[in-house]
Amino acid sequence: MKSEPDVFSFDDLMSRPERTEGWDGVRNYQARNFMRDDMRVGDPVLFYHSNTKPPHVAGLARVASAPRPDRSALDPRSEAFDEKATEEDPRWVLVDVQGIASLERPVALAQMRDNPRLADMPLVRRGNRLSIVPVTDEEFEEVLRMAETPCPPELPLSAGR
DNA sequence: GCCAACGTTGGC
DNA sequence: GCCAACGTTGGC
Repeated sequence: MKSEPDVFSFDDLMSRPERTEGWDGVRNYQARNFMRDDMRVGDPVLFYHSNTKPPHVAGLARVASAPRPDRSALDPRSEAFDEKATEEDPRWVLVDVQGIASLERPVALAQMRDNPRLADMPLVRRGNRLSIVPVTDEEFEEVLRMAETPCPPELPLSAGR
């Protein structure tokens, strides 16, 4: 899951109550559908910092709720306001994300591009703009290795997914 | 700052 | 339903 650290960083997540925040503001249907259809509580998450130098994976997190309506779509003062959203059909969803641990060594996008094991990751594909993209267990573990970070017990990789 | 890639909008 | 114009993302 991508976030611009100037807007909301991994450290920001870690300083939230229970290290948890609703992932609001997603306004792309494909990204929304990943949250709505493919995520389960407990799924491991790579927290990626975009639009920064260098872009990198900063930390580990987990999905902490089922998908639920993103009410920022209903708030005219929100940047993520959507005039087509209604109480009956808010159109957009979010999941809660809980921070687990920062990486021993953040993994830069360029490093991931250089790693043939990660060649199939949507994240490293050219022109990819989706703010939420899937990661396989194998890719997740490879990023952990590159980050010299052991897999935290909170992230049961072989269980779900 | 540039620009490639891609999504969305709206005229037809 | 097509597609040109436009806006946004985000790496470089």
